[in-house]
Amino acid sequence: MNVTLRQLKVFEAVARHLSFTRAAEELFLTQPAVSMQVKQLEQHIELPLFEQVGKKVSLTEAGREMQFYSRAIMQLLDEADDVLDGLRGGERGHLALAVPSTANQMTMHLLAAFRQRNPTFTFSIDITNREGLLRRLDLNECDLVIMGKPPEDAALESVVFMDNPLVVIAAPDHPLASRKRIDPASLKQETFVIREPGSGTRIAMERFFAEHGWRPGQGSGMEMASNEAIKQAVEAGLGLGIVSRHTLDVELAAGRLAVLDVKSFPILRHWYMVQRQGKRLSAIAARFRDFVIGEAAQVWQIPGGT
Amino acid sequence: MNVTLRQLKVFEAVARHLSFTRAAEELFLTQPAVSMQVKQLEQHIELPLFEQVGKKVSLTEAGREMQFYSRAIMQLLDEADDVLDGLRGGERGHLALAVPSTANQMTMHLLAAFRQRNPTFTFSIDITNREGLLRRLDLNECDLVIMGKPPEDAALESVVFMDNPLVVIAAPDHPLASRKRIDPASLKQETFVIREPGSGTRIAMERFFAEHGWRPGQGSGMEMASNEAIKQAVEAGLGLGIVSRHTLDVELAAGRLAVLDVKSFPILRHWYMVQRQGKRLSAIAARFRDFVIGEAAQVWQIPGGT
DNA sequence: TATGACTATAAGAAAAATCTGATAATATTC
DNA sequence: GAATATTATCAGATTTTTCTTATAGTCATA
Repeated sequence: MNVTLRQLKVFEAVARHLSFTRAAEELFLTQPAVSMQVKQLEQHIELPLFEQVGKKVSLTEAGREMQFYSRAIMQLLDEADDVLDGLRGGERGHLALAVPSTANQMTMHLLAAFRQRNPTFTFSIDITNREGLLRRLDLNECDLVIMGKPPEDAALESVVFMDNPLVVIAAPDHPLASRKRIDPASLKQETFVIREPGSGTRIAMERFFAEHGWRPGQGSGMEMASNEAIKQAVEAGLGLGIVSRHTLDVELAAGRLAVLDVKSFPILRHWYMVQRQGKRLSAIAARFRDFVIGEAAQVWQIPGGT
Repeated sequence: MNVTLRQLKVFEAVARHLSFTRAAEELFLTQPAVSMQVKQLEQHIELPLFEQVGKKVSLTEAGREMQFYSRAIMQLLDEADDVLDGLRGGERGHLALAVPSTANQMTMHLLAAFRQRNPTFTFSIDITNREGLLRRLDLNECDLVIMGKPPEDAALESVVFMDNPLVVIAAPDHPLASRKRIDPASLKQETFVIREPGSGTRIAMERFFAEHGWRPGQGSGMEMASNEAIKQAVEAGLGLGIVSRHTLDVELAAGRLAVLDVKSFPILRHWYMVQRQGKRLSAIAARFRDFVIGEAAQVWQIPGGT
């Protein structure tokens, strides 16, 4: 079938008016132009579409079928246009995010706030660790990623949008919990529950302790693949932990964990909004990015602060 | 939207292959011609359709939407073509059937008889299990489906056109083969070779035995994905089987299988002619449907009967 | 870094689609 | 039968579409 959309459009007008002349008027064409389009359509499908009874035009069986399909197709085109309109303007569309579990809670708040202004967009969130995030970016499997400072060598664009303080936590009944201004050196004796290699928190922690000349957790064997697991281990008294202050709201309020007052803590890190270099963001993704960069601080008050 | 069908067609090929070069090969075009069509489409809708990540091409969100609509439109055009085919030649046209393997033989006989009256039509048959049939219907990938009772909740139109008796089979030298009026309860001891979950025969069998308060084959571990496999397993003496009587002609004639005379067997099920609700059948499909509903019983004498 | 695989772009030729104006044909209506 | 309204047909001009060839750019990898 080598029909043209033009042919269908003109045919549909004729079928609706049951008049070539009316159709021509509607389409701002001369009548022969309309006749021609219909004739071509008839030649393509090898069937007559109209019958003439005296002065009146009526549809043949084939014409009625064709009318049905013409309308269905034009309806689809209209619908497509609507959907694309939405995508263009950024009211609609899908946002594919990837975030580390540590940033989960914050991200949810950001999304909730963003949703109030853009109620119709949809999103998917991939929660994984730092390694996973970098792979997603590399494979172009998501629009935007929230993470700690991205590696310099990767082809990425990134912007800081919020502080991310790391603190030392302990069970509330831990001897150090009541001490003030603890010297970092005195943590050397303590056991640490740590994140798996590849996690951003783990990397930051190692860097910090390397600066103080020792390696915590080495040999403790207590590696956990999630932030929640760390907190539960610490709560159970298995040792100390280092986590983002952002993830502690509930536990602190419930008195199930304590933040230690260690000197030169919190380690101040930052959250970055990251995308592939040269990535063409969809309208909705660009909007979310700008929203977060511009207004994240208002939306999500860093709980507790320093 | 001033898109062209040509643009949609070319775009769809690229989206399918995720490669401009492959699409060009498929369409017997040079690669620049393909690039150009896609570019024009992108200009019309004012949105990028593809993204390039290194050497690889992937769809943007807009691309995915467009793919959906392109396919929908082309499907409509194909359907229109089918319908018009019917009006044109009367007997020309293509019939796309899907049947379960169990109904294969019967279907072939029906098609052969139908062909005598409509010698010029062409057909394709997809043989799959019940699940597959329902998916075909859902995706509108075929005109008509022959199957057991379709689920009530699906948007389908169906008509019974023939009985489908299920019988218990055994190897001819099986102790039960010579017994008369076997009590169903005594089958409890027997091992059954059964169809995979998702098969209509399996479902019917489970329902029947559930009514008798037990579950055959549980633990036998002998699940087969085809009717032929069942028959061969039974013939080899691996156990009893339950199959449609329609599929047993050859084996019974050759004395390689025996139908057991179990009380309240055969389980009487039915074959249905099924189509999507609201599906516009091509002339040839409508004719085949009416032919089967009206005259199937004469054409295909249920072999053996009860 | 050279090569191969892939896509983008540009220029020009060929094909087709589209439209108009003039005119013919047909059927109603007065 | 004349006037009117409507569609069909034709020739020719214009525009648009479509495609190819040639060439350049980009990335991955050997």
